Amino acid sequence: MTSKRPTIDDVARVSGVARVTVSRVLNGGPNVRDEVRARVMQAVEQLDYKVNPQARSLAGGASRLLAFVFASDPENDPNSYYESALELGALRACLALGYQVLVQNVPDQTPDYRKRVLDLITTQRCEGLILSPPYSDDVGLIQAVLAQGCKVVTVSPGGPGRGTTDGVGVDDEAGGYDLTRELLRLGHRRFGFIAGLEGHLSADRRLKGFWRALEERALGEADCVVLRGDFTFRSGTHLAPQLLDHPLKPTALVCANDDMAAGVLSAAHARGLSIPGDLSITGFDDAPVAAIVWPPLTTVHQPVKVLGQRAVELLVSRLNGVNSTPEPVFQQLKHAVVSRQTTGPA
Amino acid sequence: MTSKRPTIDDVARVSGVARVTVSRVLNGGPNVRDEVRARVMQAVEQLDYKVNPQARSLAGGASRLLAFVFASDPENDPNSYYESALELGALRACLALGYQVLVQNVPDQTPDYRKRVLDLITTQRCEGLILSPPYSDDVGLIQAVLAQGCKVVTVSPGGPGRGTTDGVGVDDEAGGYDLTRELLRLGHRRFGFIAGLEGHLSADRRLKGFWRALEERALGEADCVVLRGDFTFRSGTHLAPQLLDHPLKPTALVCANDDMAAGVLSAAHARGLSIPGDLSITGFDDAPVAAIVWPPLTTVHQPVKVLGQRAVELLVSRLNGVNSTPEPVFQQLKHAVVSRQTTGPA
DNA sequence: CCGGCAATTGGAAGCGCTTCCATGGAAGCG
DNA sequence: CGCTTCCATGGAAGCGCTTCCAATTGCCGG
Repeated sequence: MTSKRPTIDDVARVSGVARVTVSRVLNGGPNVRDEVRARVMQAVEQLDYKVNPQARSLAGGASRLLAFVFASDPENDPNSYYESALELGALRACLALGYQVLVQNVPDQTPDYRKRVLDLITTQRCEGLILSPPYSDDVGLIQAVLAQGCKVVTVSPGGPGRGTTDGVGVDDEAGGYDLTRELLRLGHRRFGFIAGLEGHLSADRRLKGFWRALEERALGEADCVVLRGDFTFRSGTHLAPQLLDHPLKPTALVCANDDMAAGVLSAAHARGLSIPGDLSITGFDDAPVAAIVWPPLTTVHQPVKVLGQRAVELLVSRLNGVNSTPEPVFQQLKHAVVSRQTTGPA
Repeated sequence: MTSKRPTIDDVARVSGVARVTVSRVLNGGPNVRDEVRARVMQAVEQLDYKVNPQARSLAGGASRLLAFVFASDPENDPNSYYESALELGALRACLALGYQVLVQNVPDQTPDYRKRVLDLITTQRCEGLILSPPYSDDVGLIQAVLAQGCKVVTVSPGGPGRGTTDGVGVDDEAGGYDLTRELLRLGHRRFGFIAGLEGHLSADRRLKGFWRALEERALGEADCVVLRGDFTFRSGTHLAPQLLDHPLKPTALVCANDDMAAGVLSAAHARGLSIPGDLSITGFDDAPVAAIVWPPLTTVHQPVKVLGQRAVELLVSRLNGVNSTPEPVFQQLKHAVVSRQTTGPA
């Protein structure tokens, strides 16, 4: 079909040097005269030569392969905005850096989830993993991966993941705090909170920030009903009634992400409540859905795509030794409260 | 760090056979006694041996690598539901089939988009491509890829892409038709239609089906205003006013996908219109957003995740020779009108 | 009982690249 | 001026696997 692709030997022949010299040029090695370097590059150009990554990794022992691991339940909706955006950012950074990223869906309910992640290293020869929640706080998993000689960067680690390896994320605690302050300013004093899945520690930090804001106003557990959802729209609609019918009569419902907030909003509509007149609702993430629902959702923006990008950059800087600080690096990006129209005076 | 991984030679030594025999067992080759096969498998088990895919592809000339190409504008939102779901389906099928898939975002406005797709083949040694719209109808691109000896499967080709290579999709024309019939049944006679981006032929087929249903009732161009959007929520909100203020006074707005329909819905809310009392709105895809907006959106369901899965299966069956029919195969999956609450009597 | 054929197994040769080590010449030093 | 040192380059080995071909065995009909 295709005439065979040119190999490094073809380049060597055309440019009149040894194969090893071509390899040096290609890898930016030292000790090559400029004149020779130029000659090789010209041959590369002329032949439209591309290195064979398989051969390179066989010989060099470096696969230049990363894996992005996410946990959504495969039987449900496709990856959420959060994961899609993370992935897109990672993809883009990889393109720029000459790495490839394998996207892997490893449901965390599966009993052998750890094995499946480790298999990425043994089977696919990945050199680095990007772990999203809840894996970003699974210290046992992270250490097992590290022990295999594979680098790890976590996205939105909530606590223990933080000290174990490099990570990126926003200050979720501050995000929750800022948002709650806003609600308090509007006069709300009775709250409902829909937290995220067990084990998603970064989402729990949002709740922590919420509590902190409440305490500053001498409010506490008696002033808020807390429920746990699973980050989906459906869990928002399912949980909303329990909050709305609670004797506490909350005036504001705070959700750990936008999808659940959208679910709550939908349930509120179904009851004929006026938003934000009868009830204020907030989300977290600033996913597209936040702008899509009616009325548009007040939420906390986090730059998810950039998070994905930075994660890869961090990982690659470890792999090529640019970054070799002994202690884990955590890159914290800025969040911002986005006040839209689901929040109003109590 | 890690003790070196076992190689095929280790397995050969442990099981007391030659390396080539191990290779045969691993690849399900014929002519190996059951006793030997068992012995080898046991050694594999014992050593926790995994083939090195890089070495295999170097030696065997098969990379077992596919690429999923999508076109969303990288500066905008992350991949839409349509693309995420496609990808997830593809990912899952690959896992089952022992292939890997590289996800590639190639914006189609970029002048060198064709080169970037072809580079996937030369640089990454992909053996098969999954092309989503609008690439699925870019015959020039498809043929260029095919000419490189790389297989192609298209998702939702709208016309020309169909005869060129294998594909999967639903009957978009029938989907548009069925939906419109429903609207006609409800008494609507004046329509607005927001079509998709130029070049997305499968989306245009939805419009074609719409016209067909109209013609059956002796309605035609005079009874509908057609605008083109770009599949985003924003384009729905932007375009809605032109439709709502049009002298034709449409009673139903039909959109080529759910995101745009959500945009229209939001714009309608902003004007204080009651849905579906004052206006009916429909989408297409049955993305999660269709159930999230208020009121939930009437739309046409298509099994996007399954589409991605089938695409990979089709591709792999070509690659391993299971399918070798000379003419292109098109696998058509079923669509279904989902009547929710944005449609009512005119 | 023997040539012949199929079933099983192994030896050897690479796939395209990098890494290790050797070579030759230019430059630096006392 | 003879020595070491550094730079630029090449030769050779080998990464872990598959594929091609040769060798060995067992069993058939004649």
